[in-house]
Amino acid sequence: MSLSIKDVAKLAGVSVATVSRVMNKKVFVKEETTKKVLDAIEKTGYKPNAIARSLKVKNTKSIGIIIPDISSHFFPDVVRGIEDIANEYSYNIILCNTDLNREKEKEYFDVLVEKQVDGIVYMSNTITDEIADKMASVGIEILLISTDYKELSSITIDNVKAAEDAVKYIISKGVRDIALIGGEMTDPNAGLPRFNGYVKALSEAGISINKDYILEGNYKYESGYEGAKKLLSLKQRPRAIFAASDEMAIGVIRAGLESGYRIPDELMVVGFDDIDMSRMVYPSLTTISQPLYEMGCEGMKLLAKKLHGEKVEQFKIVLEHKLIIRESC
Amino acid sequence: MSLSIKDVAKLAGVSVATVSRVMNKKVFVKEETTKKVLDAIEKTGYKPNAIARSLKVKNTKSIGIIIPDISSHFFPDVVRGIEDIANEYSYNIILCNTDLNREKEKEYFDVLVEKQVDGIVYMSNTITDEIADKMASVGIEILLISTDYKELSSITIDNVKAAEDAVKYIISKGVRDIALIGGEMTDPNAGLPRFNGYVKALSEAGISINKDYILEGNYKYESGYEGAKKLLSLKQRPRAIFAASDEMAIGVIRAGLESGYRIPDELMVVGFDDIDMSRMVYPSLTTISQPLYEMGCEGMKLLAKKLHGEKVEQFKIVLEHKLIIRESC
DNA sequence: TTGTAAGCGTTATCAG
DNA sequence: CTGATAACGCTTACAA
Repeated sequence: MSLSIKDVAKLAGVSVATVSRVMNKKVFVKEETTKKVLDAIEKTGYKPNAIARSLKVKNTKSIGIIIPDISSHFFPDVVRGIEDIANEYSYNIILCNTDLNREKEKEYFDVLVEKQVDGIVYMSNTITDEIADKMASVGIEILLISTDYKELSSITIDNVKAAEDAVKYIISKGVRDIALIGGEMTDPNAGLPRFNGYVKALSEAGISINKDYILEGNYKYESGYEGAKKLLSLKQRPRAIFAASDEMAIGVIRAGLESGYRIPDELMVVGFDDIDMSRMVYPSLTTISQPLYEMGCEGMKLLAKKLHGEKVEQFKIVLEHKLIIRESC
Repeated sequence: MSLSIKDVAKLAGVSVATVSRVMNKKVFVKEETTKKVLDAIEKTGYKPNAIARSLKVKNTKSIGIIIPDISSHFFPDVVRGIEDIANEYSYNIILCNTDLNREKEKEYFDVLVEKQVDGIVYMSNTITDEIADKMASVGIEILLISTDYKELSSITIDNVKAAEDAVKYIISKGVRDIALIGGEMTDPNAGLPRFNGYVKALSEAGISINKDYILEGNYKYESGYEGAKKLLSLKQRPRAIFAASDEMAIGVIRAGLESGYRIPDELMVVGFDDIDMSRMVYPSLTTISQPLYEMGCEGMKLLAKKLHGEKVEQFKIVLEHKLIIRESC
């Protein structure tokens, strides 16, 4: 069936060492010999066995990606960014979906270690000490995206500032009754900081916080829809709603439209993420753009550098967010 | 650094063979010995090297997925389906994005072969004889999703029937001026059959084909939007538009709304795919549901079975589509 | 029930 | 410049 370096060596009339040498072109081989070998490879259609190679050289040119769920709107773009750069550096990616399940996470982590991946990109749960220890104990390079932990490399955005920017923009439109449909307060990566940014913007504008205007969602469409229904039925309804995710914001838009409000004239809505969908809905969504693709790229670049033993000055990178003004506010 | 089976053997006071045996539990090992070994593993935190194992047993428990682009709305769900089942069978997935680029496709294919994946799920370009030969020449199991080729295993839906169902539904609403924004006619997987289904439904209803009502798109939002603008400016505009993808249909909705048409009262629109977004837009999209997740699952199940040497009676599976009636028609 | 040893397909060291 | 050959870490006859 599949043939090995031996077969090529035999056909070319040289030793296996020589075949290996021409393939890896680190050592000089006489032109004539090279040609013989190349011919033999061509003729046989030989493909080197990367597994055997990995066993010897102790790297696999594979990196693992641990995410909650590739079907969530957030991840495909960043995975794509990772993959593009990984490909440039000749790495392949092994994709793992954890559903935020600690058990699955641990299992995948173990498998990745056993499969000897060169590095892991992690953007699942928030990191616990236990996980961190585990990561440290195996000698694998780790990169965090959208989360952070002590001395580990990470790519993030400034969520406080981003939320603040969003709310300040709304305020600049002359609106003061601004509600928030946030993430879970127990989520230190996005839920909490975005809430803080909201509070900060309001405070700085001298607007007092209205408890009734603050709801907790789970980033999903439905929770935005439900939240907005609730908000809109308040005696004193908000004139603008800031949602901590685009999906929720799109739920808000529907709730508003269903209730007969014109957007943005009677109800402004601002989202967060700038997922693909946000430019397609009608009215299109004003939102905070997280540079998803770029986060993947920068993350993988950083990882690749560390893998190649390059000194990296900055191993905690905070990328710029951007306010994208569309029709909804 | 990372320790090997030898270290465990030494600590447990047994041979490496014994350690291997307790780990793979295919051969019986005395309970007492087993315990010693397990203790040693526990104590050292030993993790077997899957690469070394693979080299010996000649399988990697990895399968490659070749797709155009994980950021396209179509793929995350099916990839998720594949991964879920793969995980059940203890496979990991290596994700490859080709952008429909033949060159990249070939490169990835080679790498996957070199990395000795046990199987490949392919849903990129349409298969050419050249690719098919390549696939056949290496001994790797191939599974096609959303495309088909001779004797290769495949998971598809009946695109002709699906498009026909969509258009018949529109007709059943009493509308006869139905336009199509289709895929490329050169795309035998989706573009052509959906066009055929459209024609078939019209013909069977005795409606004559109006050339002006047939446009070619590229499945993307923009091409739906542009197409609809064109259609809507016809002297005799269509009363319904069937788009061969949800993204295009969502573009159609915006174009319609922008032009002041009420949907569905003045303009009906039906999409294709039932991507996540289609239930979130307003008005929500009536569409043909492709069982994306299920396609991934069924595909991976089929692949796993073949990999395990099980006889599979059916290696060309056609999954059921479904008309999902929402607000747009 | 367990140990010895021969590979799996490469790379890398060491001679020549 | 090239050929032998010893690893890499594991599994699996074959013996014991």
